[in-house]
Amino acid sequence: MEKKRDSLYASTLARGLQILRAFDESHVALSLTDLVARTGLEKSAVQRMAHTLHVEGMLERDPKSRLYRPSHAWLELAYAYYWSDPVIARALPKLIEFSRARGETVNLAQMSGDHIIYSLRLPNQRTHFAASIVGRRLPALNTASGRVMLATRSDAEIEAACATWPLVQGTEKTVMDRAEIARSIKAARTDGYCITRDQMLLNEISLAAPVRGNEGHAHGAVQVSISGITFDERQVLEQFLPHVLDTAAGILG
Amino acid sequence: MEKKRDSLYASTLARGLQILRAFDESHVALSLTDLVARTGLEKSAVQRMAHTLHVEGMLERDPKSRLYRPSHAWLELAYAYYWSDPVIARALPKLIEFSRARGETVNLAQMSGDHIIYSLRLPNQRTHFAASIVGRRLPALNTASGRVMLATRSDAEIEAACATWPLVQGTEKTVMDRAEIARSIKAARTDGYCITRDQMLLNEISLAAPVRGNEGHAHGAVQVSISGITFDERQVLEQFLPHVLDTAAGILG
DNA sequence: ATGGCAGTTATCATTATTTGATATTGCCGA
DNA sequence: TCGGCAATATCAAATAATGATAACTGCCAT
Repeated sequence: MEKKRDSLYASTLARGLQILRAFDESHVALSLTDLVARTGLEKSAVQRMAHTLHVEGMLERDPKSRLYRPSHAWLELAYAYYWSDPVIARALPKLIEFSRARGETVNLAQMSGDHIIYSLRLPNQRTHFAASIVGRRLPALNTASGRVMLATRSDAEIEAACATWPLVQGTEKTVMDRAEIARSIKAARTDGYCITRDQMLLNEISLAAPVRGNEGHAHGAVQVSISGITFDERQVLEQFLPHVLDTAAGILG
Repeated sequence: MEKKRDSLYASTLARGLQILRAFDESHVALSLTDLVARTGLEKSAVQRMAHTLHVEGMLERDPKSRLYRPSHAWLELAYAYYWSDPVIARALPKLIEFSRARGETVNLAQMSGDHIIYSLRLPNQRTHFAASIVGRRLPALNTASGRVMLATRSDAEIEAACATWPLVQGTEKTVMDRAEIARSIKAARTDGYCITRDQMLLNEISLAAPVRGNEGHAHGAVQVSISGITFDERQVLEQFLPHVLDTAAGILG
C-alpha cells in the first residue's frame, strides 16, 4: 500500500508475509475473511496470496472448513534458523547437560529488538504450553533474561531501553516501574545474573545469566524457571546460581 | 520458473519463498550471488526479494560481509505452528513426563508427505546437532516413526508408498530394499510398534509407536532414540516398549 | 426439504509493479 | 595502488498484480 518510496521493495512479497504473520497463538486457523480482517488487505489480494502460499506448501488447508493453517514448512524454517545461528550449536549441549543434571526447565533466550525470544527450551515439568515451546517473545524489560543481557550493553543503551522499550503486565505483580527496572539492570551488571519472581507467571522464579562473547556483550542468556512454591529466591540462588553461571559461561568461553 | 497457468498464483510471492528455502543446514548465510546460484532467479529479482525480506524482518544481514541469514522471525513462525497443531498441545506434556521418567531422548514425529518431520524433541543426551532440533525431515520409509505411522493406513497406500517414496542411505546399514521395508511395515501393523537399528545413525536404536486418533490412523509417532552400545534391541523392547506405547496411546486417547 | 446468505471462487479491464538489462558504486585482495 | 568481483542503483518495457464485481457453494435456520 503506502509503505515506502523504495524501488526495491516488492509489495506482493510483503503482502504474502502479512498472511503468514496473521497466525499466532490465538489465531491458529483462519478463513479468507478472517485473513482479510486481520491483515487489512483486499479480499482479492488475500485470495491470491493464500492460494499461492498453499500451492507452495506454506499453508495447509482443511477442505471441509476451508480454513488455512500453518504447515510443517514453518518448522523447517526453524530448522534452518537453528543451523544458521552459531550460538545455538554451542548452547544446546550445555543446556542438555544442565537439564539432565538438575532436572529443571532450562532455556536459551536471545535479544530480538526490544523483546527476548526463547530459542531453545528443555522443559522438565508440565507447565503452561506457552512456557514450553520455542519462539515465544516477551518484552525484554519484563524478563530476567532481557535484563541480564541488557546489562552487558552501554549505559546509554540501557537508559534508552528503560525509557522507551515496551512493558507488558504479565501478572498483577509485574513490575511496571521503569526506574525500578533500571535498578534491576544495574544490579544485574554487577552481580552477573538477574532473578525475578511472579513477572510473567505467578509463583514462577526466573534466574538468568548472560552468554558473553569475547567482546563482552551478551549473545544470549541461560535461564531457568523454578517453582516459587517449592523454593524461595534465596534457595534458588544457593542451589542453582553457580550451575547457571557455569553453563552460561561455558557456551562461548 | 513458469509454473502454472494459474491466474491466482502470485509469482512474486513464490520467488520470495524460494529465497527463504535457499537456507538449510549447509547454507546458513548467503550472499546475493549465492542466492542467485541457489534459486536460479535473476540477479535483480534476488536483490529485490532479499531486500524486501530484510525490510520485513525475515532476513538478518551482516553489514560487514553482506551475507543474509535467517532471522528470529523464523522461530516465531514455529511458535505459531505449535499453537495451530492440536496434536502438539496434547503430546507435549506426555513427552515431558516420559523424558523425566526415563531420562532418554524422546521425540514426536509427524507425517509430512513422504517424509517424517520431528515436531517435538526432548533431548536427554548429547548427540548430533541434527538429532536434537525440531524441523528435521527424514524419508518416512527409512524411519521407525514413518513405518509405524504408515502401518495405520490402508494396504493400497502402504503398497504405493513402498513402491514410490524416496529412500536415503543414512548409514552403510540403512535398509534400501523396498520389499524388506514393506515387511517391516506389515509387522508394525500387527505389533503396534516399530524398531530399527543403525538406519540414520550408527549404533542408534529407534523405537516408535503410533499416536492414533479416533478413526485409527496415525496423527504422529512417539519415538525414542536409544544407544545401541549400551542396549540391544531385545533390551530396548523390554525396558521401553510398554512406556512408549502408553505414552503414545495417552496422547489422543 | 428449501431458501437465503455469508463466504468462497472465478473473471477481467486497468494500470501499477515487477522485470531484467545495464550502469554505477563500493569493497577486498594482490 | 590498482584490478576485478560483487553489491547497489536506475529505468523503459510489459508483464503480472490489482480490486471491483459476478458467479458459485455449502451451510444454517426455518
